Amino acid sequence: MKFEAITIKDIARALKLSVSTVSKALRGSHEISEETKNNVLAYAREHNYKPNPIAQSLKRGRSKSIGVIVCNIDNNFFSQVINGIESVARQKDYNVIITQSRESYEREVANSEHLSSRSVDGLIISLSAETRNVDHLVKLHEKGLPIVFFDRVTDEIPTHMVIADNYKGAYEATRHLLQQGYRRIAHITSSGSLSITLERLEGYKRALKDAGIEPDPRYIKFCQHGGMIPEETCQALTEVLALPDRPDALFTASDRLSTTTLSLLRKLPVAVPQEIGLVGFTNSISAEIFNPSLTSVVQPALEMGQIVTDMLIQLIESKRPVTQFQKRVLETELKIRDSSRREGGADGGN
Amino acid sequence: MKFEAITIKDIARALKLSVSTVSKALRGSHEISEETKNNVLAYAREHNYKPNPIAQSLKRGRSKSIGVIVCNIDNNFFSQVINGIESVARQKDYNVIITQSRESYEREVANSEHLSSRSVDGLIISLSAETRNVDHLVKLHEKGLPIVFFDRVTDEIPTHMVIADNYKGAYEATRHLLQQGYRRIAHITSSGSLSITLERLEGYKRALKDAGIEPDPRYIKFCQHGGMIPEETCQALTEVLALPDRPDALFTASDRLSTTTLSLLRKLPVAVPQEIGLVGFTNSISAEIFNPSLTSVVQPALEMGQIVTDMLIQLIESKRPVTQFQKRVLETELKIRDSSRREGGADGGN
DNA sequence: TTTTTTTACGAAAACGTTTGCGGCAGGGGG
DNA sequence: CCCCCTGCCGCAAACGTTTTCGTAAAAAAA
Repeated sequence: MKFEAITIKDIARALKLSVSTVSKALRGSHEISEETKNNVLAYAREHNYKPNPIAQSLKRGRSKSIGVIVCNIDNNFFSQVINGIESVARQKDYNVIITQSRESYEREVANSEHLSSRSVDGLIISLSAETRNVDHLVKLHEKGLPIVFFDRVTDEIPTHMVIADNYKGAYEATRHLLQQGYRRIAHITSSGSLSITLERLEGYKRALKDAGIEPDPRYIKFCQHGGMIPEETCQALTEVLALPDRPDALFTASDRLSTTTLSLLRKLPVAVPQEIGLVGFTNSISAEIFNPSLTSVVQPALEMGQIVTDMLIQLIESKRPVTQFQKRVLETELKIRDSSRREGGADGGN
Repeated sequence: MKFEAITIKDIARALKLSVSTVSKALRGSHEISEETKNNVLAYAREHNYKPNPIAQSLKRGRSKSIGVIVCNIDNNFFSQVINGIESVARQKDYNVIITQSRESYEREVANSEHLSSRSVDGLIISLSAETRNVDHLVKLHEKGLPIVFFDRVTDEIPTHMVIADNYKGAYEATRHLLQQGYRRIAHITSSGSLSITLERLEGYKRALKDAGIEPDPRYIKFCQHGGMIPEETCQALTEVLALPDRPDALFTASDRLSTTTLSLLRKLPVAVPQEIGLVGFTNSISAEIFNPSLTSVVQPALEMGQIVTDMLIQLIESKRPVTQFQKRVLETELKIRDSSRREGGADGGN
């Protein structure tokens, strides 16, 4: 099967012009007479001429496409970010190629190399939970491939990045739990090698200290695979619940971790928020119909995608090497719902 | 900023060979001596040569990429399908370009044209709720672009397609509600122009008839925008609840419709499943932590994506025109949870 | 009129590949 | 000794564009 399209050559032949003339006419060059231009344009429109983007890419050395690597697409946070990326990219006529690392370092490396060899003009990436080493990205970056980061970032590559104010978000989440009267607040989080993990951990610790509570390392559980493996989350939860001083609240640091934890708590069963209060990081639009509805730190995911894409395109289209890099920090929002309402009971129904 | 890669020319120059020799050596041609081949391969590996896919595309007339149009990426059903698409595509070395119609006919048309002009080798599409006319796709298909459908399909284009057994899924869902003792079962569904809507509607009606109940058109509400506009769902729900014979159960026909409905019912509030039973179509992995946990028809989304991609690639790579088309129908699974358990009360906690 | 400038277009190279074909060796058969 | 075949390689065209440069003819200036 072949998909045949009309080319500049066809137009040239039909109008008895040269290819170069047609090309120039199509691009509105001043060195072509109005009459010829009109003829060409009319013929092109009539026959629905579309320039072959592959030929253009080859010629220009740019593909007008950008690669995206996220850990998972079926996660509201990332799909919302992608919505943002797509909207800006489309508007500036870039294609978006999406790949998933699934929190695997190996897949992240493979994807980044594959994308660069597919000649994307730039890369938007949020690191995988397994990633401890960004040499694969450094190498591409040094070869001249523009790269920008969002959410899970690294300082090892000098470039633009966008993150949420994870420190503040975590601080507010923890403080909220404290204000509700919870005291033994455990923290279930992602891999310790992730920037977001450290920032959220700091916010959590600071809030505890500000309330006169010394953070207890036994209350802090890392999940190396960021929740991709349910068993891991299950084990972390089991361990923390088995502690002599069983926590009376949990602060979970990522989307999947939060939903998995809630699910596990229900199965045990542990009453939320009575026995244990819960606050998560999540952008799930369904958080309010969870049982109980989930108090959560929500990130401006769409905006994050838009900003990071703007940054990348700026890098791509910049004439001269960019040396000033910005790190945008976006505000989060704490949505207070039932899972952390101690005196609550406002839970509708049954 | 430029991203410079090594080319065949560079290898040729370094090894004092011609480009054609290098090219043939790289592809293992028999007309090149073993020695030369080894030299070239060694040099290529050493300098990390990667063929420029854009040049290859131009030469071969194929881009090794496939376009996908879904209504929404932040919807577990579609993101799971995309997971399936991506896994097969990657394995066969195709790129995937994802676009969203957001249930808009206009965006669907624009996206399909944009993708074809970006010279994808084929198209995977699930129609938007607004789409009543598929001329834009017929046109592309007639020009030779391979197209396959999943989920929301059309008979107007002779090609492969994959769907779930919507009729049976809806039948079982409705029968389940009947078995639970519900009698006045309303149906909130998508646009009537969608294949899935009609099939699910038929299953719903048949189940009612088999139970000796005549379907009541007032109990059937269509949402033209497929739930993209919350107000629309809200109005449908309000109308159906205001009926003199208020329904005692709801069967919602799509992912977003189901979550929105559950959310609205909780706000009113209406007790689920006591006052009103609810069964939805959804692939949300969080359905079991909804309040109440949501009984749902779940589709084999991942498998659907894999199969449809296999079909497309088969079409793309087929030497001779394909004339035999298949329509795969996949089984759904009814996950029974609390939202439809009449004598239930097994709802954890509070 | 001659010279210069302007206008309008064409020729050709280039982007990185692939591929049909032609050619030059050397070896074997006649 | 000649011819042909085979093995190995290079030339050149092609994919569809863009862009530089050259060059006619027409218009303006001399």
